[in-house]
Amino acid sequence: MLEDRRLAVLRAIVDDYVTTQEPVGSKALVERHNLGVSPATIRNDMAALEDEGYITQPHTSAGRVPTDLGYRMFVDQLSTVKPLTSAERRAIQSFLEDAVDLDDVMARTVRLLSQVTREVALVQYPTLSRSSVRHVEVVSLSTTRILVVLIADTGRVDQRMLDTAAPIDETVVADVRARIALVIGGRRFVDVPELLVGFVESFDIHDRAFVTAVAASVMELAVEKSDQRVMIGGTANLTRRGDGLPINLQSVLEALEEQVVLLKLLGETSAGDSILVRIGHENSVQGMEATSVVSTGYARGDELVASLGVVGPTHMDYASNMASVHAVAQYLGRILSDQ
Amino acid sequence: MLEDRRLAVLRAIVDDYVTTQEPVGSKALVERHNLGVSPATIRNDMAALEDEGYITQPHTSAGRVPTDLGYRMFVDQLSTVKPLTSAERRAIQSFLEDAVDLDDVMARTVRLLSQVTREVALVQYPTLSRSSVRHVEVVSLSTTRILVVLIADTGRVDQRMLDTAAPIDETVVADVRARIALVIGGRRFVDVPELLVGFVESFDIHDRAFVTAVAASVMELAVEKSDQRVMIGGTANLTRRGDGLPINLQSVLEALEEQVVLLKLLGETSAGDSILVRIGHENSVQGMEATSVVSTGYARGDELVASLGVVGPTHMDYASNMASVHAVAQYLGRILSDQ
DNA sequence: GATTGGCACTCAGGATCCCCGAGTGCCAAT
DNA sequence: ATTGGCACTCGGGGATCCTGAGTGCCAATC
Repeated sequence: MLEDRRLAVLRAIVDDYVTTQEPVGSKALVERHNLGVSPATIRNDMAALEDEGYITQPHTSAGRVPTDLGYRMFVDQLSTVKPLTSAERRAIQSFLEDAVDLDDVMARTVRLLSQVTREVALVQYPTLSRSSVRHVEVVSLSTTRILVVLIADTGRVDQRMLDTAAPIDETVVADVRARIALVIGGRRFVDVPELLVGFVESFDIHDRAFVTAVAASVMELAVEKSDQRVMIGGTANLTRRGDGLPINLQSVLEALEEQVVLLKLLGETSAGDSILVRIGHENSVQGMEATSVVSTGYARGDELVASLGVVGPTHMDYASNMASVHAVAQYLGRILSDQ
Repeated sequence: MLEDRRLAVLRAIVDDYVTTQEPVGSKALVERHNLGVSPATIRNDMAALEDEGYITQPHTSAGRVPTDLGYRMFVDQLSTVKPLTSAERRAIQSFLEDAVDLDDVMARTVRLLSQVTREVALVQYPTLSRSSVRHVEVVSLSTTRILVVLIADTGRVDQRMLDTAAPIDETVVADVRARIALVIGGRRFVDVPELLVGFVESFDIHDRAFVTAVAASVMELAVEKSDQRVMIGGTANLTRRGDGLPINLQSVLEALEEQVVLLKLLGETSAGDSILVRIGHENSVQGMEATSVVSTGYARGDELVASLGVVGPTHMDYASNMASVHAVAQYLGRILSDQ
């Protein structure tokens, strides 16, 4: 009972602070939320909450502000993901449906997510590892420059250029193309390295240098590059907040330019319906101590293929951002899977 | 003679303002640059320059600040593009050389350009129109989902997904693939639409709906999408300036998220060695009245394929940015062409 | 005619000061 | 446990002042 009210107070503080962005005091709290007790009582609770580290005051004679720990508690209490309205659902669906290729799907998703949440949106490209090789192509751009293209059954296309020391004959290229297609066509990406064992040796000794290079490229495409790409959008939303906020714009923008950092932010693709929330210091990325990340995995069919999420200040609206991220992930999965 | 000094004064004002970001007064001018005259004389010149619209004062009792027109004059006077040091050249070359595919080349170029200039960098993907079809691929991802992939001899790869109403037989797909490759393989992109005339009719009536869709996709890839992509980087540089500057970060970031705007900013690929500079209002993009763009075209072999450039505040260092843009364009061209 | 020293004038921005009011902690009463 | 009362704190906004950089103009000089 007493504990219950404490939680209610914390929730109220987070609510108010998220909307007003200003430290919230005891009096304002009882006015805006009908807590049924007097400000003095609230003050006692607040003192307790502060002792426990959930809230803090910027200075004496100011209201309280949630700490990272406070947000964490708040988020953990958030059980029910509030569903979107049917209008929103329809908007999402129709917006994503018009995409013409995978790049377009990703671009639209990023845009959608950033517009809906008004935060910075991140969408990771579908991982190759769980999907299989739909097609592999080896073409020469010039006599010494070869392009290797891998097409996944997700519609993802990856390529890699390689320059050879000596000019390569077109017939050799055709030969390699045909034989490599035979070996890895239709196979799963994870199996590619294994399948290529002994592949090089099956060629004439003169061509081995070239074939080795091609095989290496294919392997890199299949393994290394497999989930390196993250699309980002809505960075302008970082400036939206009413000015004097703790976010260091420069450092955040810098961090967001690094693919590695983005991947780190999205974290491991979380399983099932669960939505990952990392608050402030919880994501240990340099320069992003004042930002939170809300992310989740999305599936193609019934296997998770990658993550997506949003990045914003710790005082974001967790409830609706979580709902939006969840919904977009679902619809993206549906778009990728259907037909 | 008198005119000469006026120009010198304007140049000096721009120089000082670019470095200090503060209105520059007559006294400071004679001290920092050896103009050989007294502050009073400079004041007369400044008054004249103000009459002519080249400079302005933020308020009485403040120094002068260049107007867009002033920058324009300054840039037009800038005849010699100062060459990079050999160390810089080597750095650029080796940095770009390690790229593994076209995406990587673009990404590295953007990163390089933004780091060198410390501005926001834009790099447009090589236009397809002037290059030719190296390879065309039609593969089915599922029975009703087809992927069309076009590979250009620049190494650029574009794809497009299409969903068909009815399931398509694999043999039909193979047939279309073979025949379309025959028709447009090795041909120039600009000629593709013409080459495809009558293509659909050569197929069995049952398959025409599908073939039409494929042909349409190919045409879109060859024509519409041809130069739609621009890579951007270094947005964090926008925040670098010493705080209270006239740039509206939000609107600039918003504008930079629109591909269309980016293309507009880069403008027509300018011919030859010329470097395009658009100052402030000269680029008529909403929200970017306080930014300038320095851009130029880059070539593959001897034909221009696209543009690249930087975006920054009007008080940027035009001289060195122009030099950097020029140099990077040259090296990018070289990387794309050689071998 | 161009240049220059002199001089009065302007005014943004920093420093200082003051005060208000939101907010707190504590205590005694209920 | 809750509440009303009360003294205390202190950030931030407003008003005021002042300084110094910078200007325009003019008369003197080259």
